[in-house]
Amino acid sequence: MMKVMDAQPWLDDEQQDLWQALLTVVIALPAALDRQLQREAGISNFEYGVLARLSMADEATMRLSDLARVCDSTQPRLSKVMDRFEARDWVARRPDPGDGRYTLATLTDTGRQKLVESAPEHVAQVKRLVFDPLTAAQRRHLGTALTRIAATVRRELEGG
Amino acid sequence: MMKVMDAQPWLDDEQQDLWQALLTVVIALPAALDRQLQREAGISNFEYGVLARLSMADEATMRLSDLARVCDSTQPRLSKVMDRFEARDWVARRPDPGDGRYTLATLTDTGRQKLVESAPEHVAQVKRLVFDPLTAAQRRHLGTALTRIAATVRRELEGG
DNA sequence: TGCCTTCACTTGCCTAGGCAAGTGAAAGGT
DNA sequence: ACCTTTCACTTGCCTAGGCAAGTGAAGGCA
Repeated sequence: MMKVMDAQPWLDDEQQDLWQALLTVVIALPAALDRQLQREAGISNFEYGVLARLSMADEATMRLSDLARVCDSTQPRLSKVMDRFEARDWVARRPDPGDGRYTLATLTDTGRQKLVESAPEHVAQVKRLVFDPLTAAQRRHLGTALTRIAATVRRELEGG
Repeated sequence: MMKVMDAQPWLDDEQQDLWQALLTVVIALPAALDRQLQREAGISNFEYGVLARLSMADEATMRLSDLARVCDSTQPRLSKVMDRFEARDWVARRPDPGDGRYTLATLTDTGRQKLVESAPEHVAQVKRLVFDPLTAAQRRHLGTALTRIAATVRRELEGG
């Protein structure tokens, strides 16, 4: 199958299949989600996630560094997303009164409205692409495995 | 008039957890792989995949359109990757003698050498982040679920 | 044969995002 | 009190990649 890998077989065939499927999912799934959201709502999958996370927070407000962490974002990336959001009046930024180094971001009513109106199509897409193809047992197993991998990857990015 | 939430119910708690884990994996895993490969080999995870796929092909040669499909790439994206690879003499492009519309890409010896020398670290990283956290049974289940999702996403991107 | 359509691929234009350097606020040491 | 260090965040510079338009080859049909 894979010539280089045959010469130095670090991954067996079963691992190869899993790896290929995972590669397709990490490359093609965001692309599919981005396309749908861009077309319907003019935002990316990542931006949707930021809006969703903020909307879940108490008072719809979070420190940027916390938001970056839960969104698996670097700080510069989130900073620029916030620039765009602020320009559209979807979020407001203000210094944390308790510690001037932090910045608090709050979802505005306009921002929440944007999220609510783009949610149905997006959630439907997620269900169609991720949940519908699986049985209930497969979903459970998938959740277990992905949670473990996610934790490992998070440690990697924070530590490295 | 039906309410939005009735038409498109939100995800339940179990689905939320799965979805969050998948989001983290889809966003953070490529980032972690890119960082390692960029640092060690000066290429991206996607570029590594292209080299690997080409190396597996018969005569290390493929039509660009076929290569794009198996790499889950758009044609412009692959076209630009090939520009970079050709500039470094990792691949050679030539028109398909059987049909002048196609372009054949062949991995050069230099290109294969680049792949072989960057493979060990990369594979080790993949094992560490994806395989090591899982039991054998979990790997099997993960492979099954991801394969189903991957097929669905592929259909989505080709059809839509 | 000539023309129109349909491919496969490339190019141009624009935005997103990574990294490294810069700014400004707090904490620690003396 | 001062200076240094360590934060949280932003800015600048550069490259990757998406989309839409452009190029050139092959097939279809008169």
